[in-house]
Amino acid sequence: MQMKATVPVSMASLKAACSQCNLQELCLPFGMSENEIDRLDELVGARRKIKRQHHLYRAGDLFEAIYAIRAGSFKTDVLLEDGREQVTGFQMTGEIIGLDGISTEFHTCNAIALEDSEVCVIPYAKLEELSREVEGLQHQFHKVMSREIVRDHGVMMLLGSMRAEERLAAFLLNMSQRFTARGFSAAEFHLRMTREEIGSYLGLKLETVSRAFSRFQEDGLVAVQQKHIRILSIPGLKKLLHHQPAG
Amino acid sequence: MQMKATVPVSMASLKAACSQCNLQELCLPFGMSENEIDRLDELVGARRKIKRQHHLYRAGDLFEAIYAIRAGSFKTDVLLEDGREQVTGFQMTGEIIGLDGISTEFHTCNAIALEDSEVCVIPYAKLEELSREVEGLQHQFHKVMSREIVRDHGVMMLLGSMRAEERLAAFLLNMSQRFTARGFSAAEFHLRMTREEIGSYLGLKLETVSRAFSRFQEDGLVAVQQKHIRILSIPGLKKLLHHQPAG
DNA sequence: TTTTGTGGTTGACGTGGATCAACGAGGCCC
DNA sequence: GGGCCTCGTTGATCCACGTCAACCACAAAA
Repeated sequence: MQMKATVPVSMASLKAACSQCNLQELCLPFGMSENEIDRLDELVGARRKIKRQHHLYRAGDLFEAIYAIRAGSFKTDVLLEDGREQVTGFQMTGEIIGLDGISTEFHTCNAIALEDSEVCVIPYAKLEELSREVEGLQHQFHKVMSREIVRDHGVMMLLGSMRAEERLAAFLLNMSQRFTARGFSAAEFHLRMTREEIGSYLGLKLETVSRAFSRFQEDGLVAVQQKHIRILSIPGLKKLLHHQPAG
Repeated sequence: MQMKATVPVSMASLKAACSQCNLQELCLPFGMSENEIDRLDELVGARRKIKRQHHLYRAGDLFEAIYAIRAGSFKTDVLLEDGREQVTGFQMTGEIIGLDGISTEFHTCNAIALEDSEVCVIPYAKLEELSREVEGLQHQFHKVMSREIVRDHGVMMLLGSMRAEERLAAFLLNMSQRFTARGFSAAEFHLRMTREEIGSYLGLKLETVSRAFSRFQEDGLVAVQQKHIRILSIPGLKKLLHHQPAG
């Protein structure tokens, strides 16, 4: 671990994250363009296929490499002592996974494929060298580091004050944004995770997630058919985010 | 900012924080002994007095120094765009304040004195040099850095699932622990913050905090008289923490 | 074909905590 | 002293979400 904590973080991005305080800011997509992925792939050349429901890595594994997702998607979770599973994030095609161990030698989460997937393996030892060659990679790091900062007690608590529909709206907008980053339509996509996984991620029960989806549908904000989502009104969803408690 | 992210963090402490997931772990006290403070004071010599309700620093201020609290106590908060104030932490005599900007050049919180206080000013430029001389200081850093790691999405969400009484119990135990670290009785102390500030910190309303105190009193766990707290049963409070949702 | 299992939707109900409101105690200033 | 302000306590009410349960769609297996 030779990284310095000297990553320049703009005050603007920090303030945006701190004051807006919605999930969207907390799950900054750190996606790479197809070109960047290909360039990485070319430089490294080591690929790995992971079948649906199989682990890419486990909590406690030594932190030796990061992975650029070439195809498929993953979830990261922690297993709690009482047996519950807490989903900590979703990673999509074109994004980088494995950075959760950025400050320690060991992974702190399990990473599990949501569908058959393929990653490009970037050994940690090669990272610094690669950072110089691949401009995008350095950029990803900045984003991830700045995400670290946002993880503040205050933000935690504000999350707690978000209603179910606010959380789901933030989640959908975040997903939409991340699909867009990959050149897909922002309006229509397939979720690869179950309602239960979304719920675990958002701190809600699966029924609550389902109901929120139904309400969005009633209100004409999205068209939902199981995992297939079509967003009908982005402004409508955004409006939900700024719904302030009376205070 | 020359710090490296190479701070050695024990897997044990990480696991403890991740799996136990209670507020106590999230607000690790990073207190120093009186000797350590005195030693620092001697080495640096710059003191500053802050009157009650006055700022030690504000969000956006350049991050130039950290402060060892010689007397008094502080809260740190962020002001949200809608005018609400979110308390992000409390700092007591013997603890270090100013590290919230550890990864950036600017403070991200306001620091406000809860009572007339005095701090020992440690310019950031002197920090590295001092770290070599004052063993305790390095130790504080490790703790603070490891606290950073705990700020994980998963932990956030778990916090959201804690009941009001769990949160308050965690808070009281944490306070007790921090008082003990300073040589005071763990069982009896004065809180310097209002119910509203506690509530903001814990993500609860002041009435809920008050009611939780009352219930603790009824149940013989603590004796409460306004800000004066006497803890009658530490095991009783701890039992509340492990209260699991049915799941 | 039936059976079994997984994932999604919807309804009924209970409850924790937010909200609104009243009231009491102590500190401060005129 | 009386008025004002802040802080704490307590009661009544409301509502969002968790919980329990029924039911459906779909897929894989027998």
